[in-house]
Amino acid sequence: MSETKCTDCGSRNLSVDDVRGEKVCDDCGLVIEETIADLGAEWRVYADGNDSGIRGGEKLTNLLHDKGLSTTIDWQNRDYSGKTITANRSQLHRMRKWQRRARISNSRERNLAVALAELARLGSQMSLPQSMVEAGADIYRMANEKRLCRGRSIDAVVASSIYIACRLENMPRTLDEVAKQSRTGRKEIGRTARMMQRELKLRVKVSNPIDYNARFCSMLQLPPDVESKSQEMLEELIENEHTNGRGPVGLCAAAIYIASKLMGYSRTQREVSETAGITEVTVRHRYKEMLRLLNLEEDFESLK
DNA sequence: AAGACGAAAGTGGTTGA
DNA sequence: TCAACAACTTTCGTCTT
Repeated sequence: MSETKCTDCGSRNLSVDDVRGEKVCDDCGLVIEETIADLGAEWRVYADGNDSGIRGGEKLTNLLHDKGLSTTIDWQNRDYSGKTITANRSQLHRMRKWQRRARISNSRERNLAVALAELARLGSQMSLPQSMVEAGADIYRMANEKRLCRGRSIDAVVASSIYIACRLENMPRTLDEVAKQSRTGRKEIGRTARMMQRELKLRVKVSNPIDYNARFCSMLQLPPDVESKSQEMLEELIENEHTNGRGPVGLCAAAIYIASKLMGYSRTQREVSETAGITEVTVRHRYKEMLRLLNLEEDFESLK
């Protein structure tokens, strides 16, 4: 496993790149070992500059309502070394009780605990990356701070947090996709999300149609050349500012519809509109318009 | 029969007076 | 705050392949 000589040129001048996790030969550049463990200290860098190399504890997470920082008192009456604690039982019982109360202390904390569970559920149902769920948790926390949950269902605020997080991270999901996994409806999520953006002063840009392209193409089982063709068309439209005021989902759907025909993997308006979560009528409007703007009418006609 | 088409009426959000 | 407006949806009858 751990070589001391380069297997190619035999040189003993090997060095380890901690960041990339590779052992590399200095003379010929051959990578001898990949994905080796980082043997350096586990640093947690503190804002006050205390990076003295203390081994870090558990990674901080936003997904537990106290960010995973609290301690629990175990039910077994033992101390850290396993010895039985001699203090009387009722005293321990009291300690546990207060510990619990301190942890989930007030209604807001309790609300957070429920919300984060729902957030995790939604995240996994939608198979979102962990980072996205964490981002959603951040947004939910901000909303909770500002008491925006008042008079709204937790589910709606959670779903909106996810929706906004996806947009901010440039991996937009449609309202329908979120609503499908949530217990609330599309309208409610849309309304709540808009309110949250306003109240939290989040600058959420109109999503870029291209961000939907890869996902829709794969949902429609279209090959890469259709995907790149569609992307190409979208880029040109954006370049010429023909996308202003148009729904990004509709634009993307239309581009895919055209690309699928041009490249010989024809999909129907129905199939495309369904995966994009819009109506056929909108696909029709957009794609007609798009053919005109890109001067593709003849190309498209000649397919028949 | 399936797919494409487009008219007409309705919805919800934005904008500007 | 309200009306005008643009995008989008729903519904439905018709045409094309």
